[in-house]
Amino acid sequence: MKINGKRIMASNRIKKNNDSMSRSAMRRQREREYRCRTILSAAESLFARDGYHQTGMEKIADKAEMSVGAVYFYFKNKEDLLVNMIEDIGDLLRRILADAFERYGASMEGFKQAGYAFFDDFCINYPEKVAIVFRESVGQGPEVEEKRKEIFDKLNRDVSIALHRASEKEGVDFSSRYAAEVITVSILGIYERVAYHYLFWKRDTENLKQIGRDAVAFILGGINNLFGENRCS
Amino acid sequence: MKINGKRIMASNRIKKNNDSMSRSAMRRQREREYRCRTILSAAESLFARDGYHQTGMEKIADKAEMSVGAVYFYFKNKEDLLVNMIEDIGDLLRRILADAFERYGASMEGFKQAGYAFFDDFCINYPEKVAIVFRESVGQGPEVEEKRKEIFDKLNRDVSIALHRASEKEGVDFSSRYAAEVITVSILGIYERVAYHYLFWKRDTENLKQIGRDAVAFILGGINNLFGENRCS
Amino acid sequence: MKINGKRIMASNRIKKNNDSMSRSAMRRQREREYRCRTILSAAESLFARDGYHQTGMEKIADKAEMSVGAVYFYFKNKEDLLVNMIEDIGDLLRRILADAFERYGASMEGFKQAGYAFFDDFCINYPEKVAIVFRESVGQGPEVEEKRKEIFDKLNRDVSIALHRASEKEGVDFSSRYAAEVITVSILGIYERVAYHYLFWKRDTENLKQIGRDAVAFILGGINNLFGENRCS
Amino acid sequence: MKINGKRIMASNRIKKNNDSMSRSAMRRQREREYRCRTILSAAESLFARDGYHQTGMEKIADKAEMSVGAVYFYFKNKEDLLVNMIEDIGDLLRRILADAFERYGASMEGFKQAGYAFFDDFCINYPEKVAIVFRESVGQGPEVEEKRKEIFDKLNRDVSIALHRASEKEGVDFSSRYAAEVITVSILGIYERVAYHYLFWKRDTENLKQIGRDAVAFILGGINNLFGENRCS
DNA sequence: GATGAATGAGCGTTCATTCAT
DNA sequence: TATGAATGAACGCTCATTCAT
Repeated sequence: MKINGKRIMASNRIKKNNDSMSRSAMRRQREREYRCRTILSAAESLFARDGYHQTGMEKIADKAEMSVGAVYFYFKNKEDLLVNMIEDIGDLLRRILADAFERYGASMEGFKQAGYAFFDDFCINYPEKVAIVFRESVGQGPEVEEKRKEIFDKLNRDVSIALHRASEKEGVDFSSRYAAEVITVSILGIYERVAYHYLFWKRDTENLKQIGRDAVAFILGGINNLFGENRCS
Repeated sequence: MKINGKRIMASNRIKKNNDSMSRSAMRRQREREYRCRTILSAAESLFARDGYHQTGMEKIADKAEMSVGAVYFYFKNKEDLLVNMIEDIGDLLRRILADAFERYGASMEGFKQAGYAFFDDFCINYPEKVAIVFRESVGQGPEVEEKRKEIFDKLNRDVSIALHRASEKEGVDFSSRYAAEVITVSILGIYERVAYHYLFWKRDTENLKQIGRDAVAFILGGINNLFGENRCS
Repeated sequence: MKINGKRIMASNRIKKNNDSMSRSAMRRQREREYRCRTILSAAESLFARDGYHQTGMEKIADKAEMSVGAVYFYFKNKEDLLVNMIEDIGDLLRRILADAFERYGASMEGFKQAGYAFFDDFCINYPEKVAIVFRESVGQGPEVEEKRKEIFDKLNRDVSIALHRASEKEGVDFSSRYAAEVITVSILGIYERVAYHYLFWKRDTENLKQIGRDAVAFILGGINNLFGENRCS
Repeated sequence: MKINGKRIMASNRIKKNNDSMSRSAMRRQREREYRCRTILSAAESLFARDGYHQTGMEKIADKAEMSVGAVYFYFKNKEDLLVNMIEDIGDLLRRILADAFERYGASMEGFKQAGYAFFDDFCINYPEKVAIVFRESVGQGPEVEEKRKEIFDKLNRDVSIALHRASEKEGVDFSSRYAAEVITVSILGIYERVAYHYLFWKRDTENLKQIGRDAVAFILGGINNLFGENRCS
């Protein structure tokens, strides 16, 4: 996202200290953020519905009730829209997972709850965001792929840390050199594909809650198995 | 794929009975198949390297050492290229998995071996095909998505059947109404994301074998867990 | 200019040997050249009339009775159109000047005749080409400037050689280290500005012949003066 | 240039009589002029470096440390910027030439000195201004072309008058009906192209002084020749 | 069957200009 | 006066697809 010709990160949109700027500057700041969000929101729903390539910049501007130029004032190009979008979605998802995890004392139970939160909170409330991160942003040029990798890396790290914190309480650690990372990647893989499968292919939102329970049970089993292997050796 | 103006399925390319056609008809048939494969192969490596949208039909024709018109003679449009491609890849993958499974008497061991085969045979030997099914064909319009769904459905069914055959020998079945399908989807999700992560993001082909072992161990653990839940109830 | 995706020089358009290609290949070749010329001709008159920046590619395609895509098939972009145009014009001008010069035995008289030819043949018959080289191609990005420099360098070299050949007959040479080049550059500067002034600003085509005579007289005087300085030392 | 919504000529910027305005009005007047000059100066260096079309209004405002709106307050549009710029440059050049000419008693020697001044003072000290008048303002729409014509007309007139005044002392005049104007145009053509050639193409600033001497020698020779023709007839 | 030149709708992007604050 | 966010028409260019030869 560009502000005054310079690109700033999505997180920078939140003003640092509000006492260092005048009343009008603050209002302008607020309006800028509002318009950014409006554009991203318009783009998000269009990308999710019609696909990234099928959505023209004019359509986005129309939906956001702005001119094309305005969109380009806030984002340097179409790809930038997608990059910012998945960055925001990544942050949201991490927050949802972290909240659920912490709420249960960073335990194995918290880990389970985070899994439930993915399906119950994230997927059910934001199916469009699911479409963006898991469908529309796939295979879209280096910039987007780079950001995707970044997001997934962060998620992996989060999961990994959570797993360690939770497992420490159980007094176990991981056997294989790769086990921890593989678990982490596998878990996200399960979340991704299960969400994709039931949201986009079966369009079965009703049972997603139960499906999520099963998926999480599967995951916990897998983890235990690797723990078990460790314990036996 | 079109032959004589009519679209035929990839599997139809193989002639039914060779005694019903003349010597020259057979030669023509052989040449047709050869050109088809040449085109798909050219497109596959270009899609994998440069991306589906970054690859023009002219580039494909160039690489296949044909004219653009020739490509359109064999495939009705660019999307059709992708559809046929992922169909072939789907078939190949199913064959690889089935072979490994059957070789060990359709048992839980066979199930494990099929997992190993995914990483050792499929991913390592055909990284470009991995790029096509798991990256380039994602989010590309209804026709492709339809075919993707079809492929994944078949794979899910294969895995499901295998799982049942293998588990029958162990004398267990699945508790939850969704458990079986969720396992199936989860397994493929793990395969997909683990392959993607280590092939495209970490570019760690060397340790893929060990990674595959871990992933499969994780999967078996997950399965056992759901079995266990079942047994307990 | 591009043929078969590869850029070829304008001079390459002329087929090297006509016995190495089939009847139909020759016809295609002829048609290609014809379309190239049609496009350049359309673009030339539009650039000359409306200006390079005021002329869109669609207008050019319209005037050439082709689609925009066709124009882009023959020329890689708008700038390429201008580059090829001024290259052709440069060649034409050199031919006109050389013909006039040689016709009079490469003497001082031939030199004078070349000057007359610039005004009588080039300016009067091709005022649009004058507009292109001396007006529309000025200040238009590095590629065009590069080609302009190339053309003027060639013209300078031609004039220089002509001057030497003619002056050898008179038994003189140039005094200052820079004199020869300065003369050369000055002569072209005179031709350029005089043509520009009377063609575009005074729109006085009628008296251009007499004007040319005066300009050439001025040039010859300048040359003699530098010669004279030489002789005196 | 606009002041209070009305466009005034660059020369009008200089206040007529300072006793007719208050202290604060004078300060405002001074600031206005300062900002005008700042903008023109910023635009000049950007046009010269990046080209007229490659330079956006925002860049100019940035360089002048103002807002885009401020630029539009002082100049009615981008073209107006260029028009004022070349007008100022034209005035400067005329002043430089006139000063040199007068300093030597409006003689043939003064004429020569004016030529030297063009290269030594104008070209060497203001290469950016050379780029503007001789490169960036060429072929840029009717308003600019009109002003260019106006400037060159004035210069031609100056040269013409100077030539007459100088030649009267030598007791000669011009033969052909067009001779005087042709000489005038030719001289400026030589100055223009020689400056362009060595400043932008050969980037040879070091020898520009000597080059100027040669160019002027060439010019004087040309003049003498036309004089001579006159004398003989 | 094979060719490759031709099509043209559609796209992403720019940028001079305006105007509410 | 000064600001800078907003406008939107216009542009250059791409590329999947067609079709005469």
